[in-house]
Amino acid sequence: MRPATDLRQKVLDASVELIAEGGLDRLSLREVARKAGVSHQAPYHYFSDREAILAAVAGHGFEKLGDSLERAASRHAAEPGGAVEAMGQAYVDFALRYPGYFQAMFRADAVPLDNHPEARKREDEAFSELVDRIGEAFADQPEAVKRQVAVGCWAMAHGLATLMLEGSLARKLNIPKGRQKKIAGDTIATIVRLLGPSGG
Amino acid sequence: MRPATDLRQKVLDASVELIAEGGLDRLSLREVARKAGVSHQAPYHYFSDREAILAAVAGHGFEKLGDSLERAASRHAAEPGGAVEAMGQAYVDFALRYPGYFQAMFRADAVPLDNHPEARKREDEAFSELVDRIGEAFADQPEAVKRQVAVGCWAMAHGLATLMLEGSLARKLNIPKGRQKKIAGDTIATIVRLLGPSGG
DNA sequence: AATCATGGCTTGACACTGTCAAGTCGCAAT
DNA sequence: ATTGCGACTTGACAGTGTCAAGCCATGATT
Repeated sequence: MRPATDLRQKVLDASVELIAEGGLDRLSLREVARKAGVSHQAPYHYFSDREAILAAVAGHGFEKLGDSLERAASRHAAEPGGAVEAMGQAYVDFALRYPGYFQAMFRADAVPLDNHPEARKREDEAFSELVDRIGEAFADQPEAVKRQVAVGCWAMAHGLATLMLEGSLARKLNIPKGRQKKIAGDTIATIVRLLGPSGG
Repeated sequence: MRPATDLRQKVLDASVELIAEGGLDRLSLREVARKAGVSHQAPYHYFSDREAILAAVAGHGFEKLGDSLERAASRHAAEPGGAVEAMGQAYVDFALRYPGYFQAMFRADAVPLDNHPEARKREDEAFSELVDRIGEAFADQPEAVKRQVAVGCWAMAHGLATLMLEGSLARKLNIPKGRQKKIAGDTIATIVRLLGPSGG
């Protein structure tokens, strides 16, 4: 990459790493700068403030999530409910693999995306991918039910992801964190089956 | 309340209020102290550090949530799935009504409850109330399915709550925030019905 | 060739934060 | 009368995000 945008990328990478390590709150501009080997004000040349960095991270995260969902869905479009299940798994996988991104994406208090339309757009795309595809899998249901099922599945995936990251799920079920992913997968599979999807 | 614990309570109240207003990050010990009309170090007499305050808030929140769930469940224990639906609604209502508590309860990075066993215990009680009761409503299912449905419903409620607080749900569905609660209720009702509970 | 502008940083300062350390003051018990 | 203690206060420190200004190599303009 050109030296002009070199530091910009370094800042973003360092940010994701720091968030993943210690949570969003521990992300300090100055530590990012230190990690990148520049002065504490250097990041300001590329980002107007701390919030702008987080918004960029969030936007990038939503893009990754959207891609992930899309790949998962198209890989399992054949079996009924296959896409729904695969997307749910992908959602949870994403959260576990990229906790730094996930936090930046879903902490409206720390990162008000209203001020960052590009990131907001990526969010919209990702969620549309998810919700619309779920709707397709329940094509034989009335419109209202279709939408409610879509929202319900989305919420379940999101809930699983956050409860896993937080640790509540493993604690309540009394399982090691390593097994969380499998449990989440089984849960999604069972629920989707019970909901009785008719299409991909 | 006795003057001895007067300030303690004031600190907790002010904290909840400040979190609800500006998010967890905006909660500053010094502002809490200012709001309570004492010096910036006074809160330290009752709480060892910022984290301890948040843990106390979280603990109190889990207690309130647990009570809320219990009341909801016992009020609708008659119809099949009634308790599950009512608890889901109660979960979402709680998040919307007490966003300050909710954030303190579910931000493990900012409030590691591992260091605060009392709050942790309240969390456990609240979730047990929820998960066990859901299990009862699907008593005719095999044990594994029962647990998965319980986890799935819990996750759905939690996901709905967080997505609503974050604003994502209203945005995606293109509805005003005021209608979120109703939409969430309908979603829960539909999903529970489709899951086909056999008991309360 | 000399001047200027600009991009990409650095240095310095400010108010604010959480927290350690020490001090103050009123009151109850000895 | 003195001690001890609970309930605070005052002061200081390092760390933070951000405003303001300065530096300096490169390239364009005059």
